Amino acid sequence: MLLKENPVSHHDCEACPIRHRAVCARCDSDELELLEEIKYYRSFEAGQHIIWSGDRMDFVGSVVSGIATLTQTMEDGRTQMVGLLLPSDFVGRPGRNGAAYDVVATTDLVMCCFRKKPFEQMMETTPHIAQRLLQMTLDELDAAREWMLVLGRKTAREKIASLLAIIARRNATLHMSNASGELSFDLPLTREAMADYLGLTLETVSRQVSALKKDGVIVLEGKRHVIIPDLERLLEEAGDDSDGGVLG
Amino acid sequence: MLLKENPVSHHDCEACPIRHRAVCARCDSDELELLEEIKYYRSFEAGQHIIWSGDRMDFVGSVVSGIATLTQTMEDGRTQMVGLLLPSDFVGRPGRNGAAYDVVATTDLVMCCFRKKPFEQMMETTPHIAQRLLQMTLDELDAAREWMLVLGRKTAREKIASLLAIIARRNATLHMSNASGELSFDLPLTREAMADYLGLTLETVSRQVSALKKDGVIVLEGKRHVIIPDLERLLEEAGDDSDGGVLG
DNA sequence: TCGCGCGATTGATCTGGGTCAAAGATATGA
DNA sequence: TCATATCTTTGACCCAGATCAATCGCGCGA
Repeated sequence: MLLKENPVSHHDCEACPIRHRAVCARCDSDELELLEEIKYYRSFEAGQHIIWSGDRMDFVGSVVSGIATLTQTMEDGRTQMVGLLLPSDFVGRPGRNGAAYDVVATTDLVMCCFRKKPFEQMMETTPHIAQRLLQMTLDELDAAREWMLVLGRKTAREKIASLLAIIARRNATLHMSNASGELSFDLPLTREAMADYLGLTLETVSRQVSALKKDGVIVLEGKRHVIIPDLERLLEEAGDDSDGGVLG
Repeated sequence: MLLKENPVSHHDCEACPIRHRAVCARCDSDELELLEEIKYYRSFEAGQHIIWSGDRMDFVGSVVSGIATLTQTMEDGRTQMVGLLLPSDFVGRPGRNGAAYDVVATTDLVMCCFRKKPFEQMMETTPHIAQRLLQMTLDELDAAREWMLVLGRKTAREKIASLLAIIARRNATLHMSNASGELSFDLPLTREAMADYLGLTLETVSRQVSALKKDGVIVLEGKRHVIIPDLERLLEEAGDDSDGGVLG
């Protein structure tokens, strides 16, 4: 509704900031040319609904910049966030017409959209796209399962610490900074959004954030800027294995 | 350890009970022949660990018969089930060497395993496999996200009803029975396993099952056989949209 | 047939986080 | 500058589900 065409509509894929992380990561220049023909950019303002659950979807796409949330809502209003979309994350599901979740921009956001039909055809003919999408989907499945542990078994304090750790880590990889020592980032979520992510109330989120601050696990500059003096400490609070070692 | 070679080791793929639902669903007969060369069957007894989290994986595969659970465990012993594997479900992750979760057989179980390396090579050359796997992974991601809503926002009673509804539904599609009217099935999980799935204690599970029984939402024959006199009623108790309508 | 063991049930009590309510910060715009 | 709105914090109290503790009941092997 309030969408506006983006000034960089004909941005060159080769120069795209998410070129090597998005669904197109494995494509060669020929394949990129085909993609350019079916792509277009859309911009959204903070707070705007990008997709309504149940809506017919005529596009899929990638987040280029900004942050969005994927949420599910029950009839009585209880809502649960089921995904956090950062730059390079994929939106939409090939092979399905209806959207299953609400997608809401939490910051100003730019999406690189592909018309759904031709994108699905390309998936059949261009293995690089399906392969990359499979990889990304498997990663998301892992993230979702990690989140199930958080939701099902962690205490409120551990939940908050887990969320901060995840955001810190994703920010770190996004900005290529060193993942140890002091980290800091702007919290892209309100207390309410954090509560929806964690299966808590916003009051409990506020209390536990204050507690972590009081205990020196985090430092706040204003309400939104978070400094992590010691990542190890935060991970301990999150109840995560201290050695974040993963095989393979 | 206790594994034994299955008598039907050289079972014909064409006659396989999960032929049209598993990762090989889209393969044609030529492709099946290639798969036959890298496949082998393994049997497990109820209670046996199939995979330990952190183990090196040298195979991937499909559940042919029986039921297994995918669980995550914290150092202090808290565990959360993150997946329920029914016949035709895929096990393992191509492109990763270490297992991320424990996989445990809850009933006697038969798996159709593929040696990992050649399977990965086939994925590169045989789009039908990667395409089917993508489809299945997207379905699992949806299931995981639905589960996040259950874990994060539903009450104990709703959680139990949700679990029963999911098992009833999966059983119904598996056995091609009509999905309405009276349903019944054998609960493949102990109260403790149900608790691990739902983020509850086994006592709470027991109490809520008793409550649903007292209220006539379910009927129990023995401890494990469940009869659902009215699926609509159960779905209401689960807090699900009464019309299970999904677009596309 | 008995006794053992595991899973399930049931009861009593406790508590983490929810609920309700009231202020306190910031930002925005007239 | 003040009024309004949104987000956040903090306090008091409550309750759903956890915890601790018996007990039950059924299947199985000796």
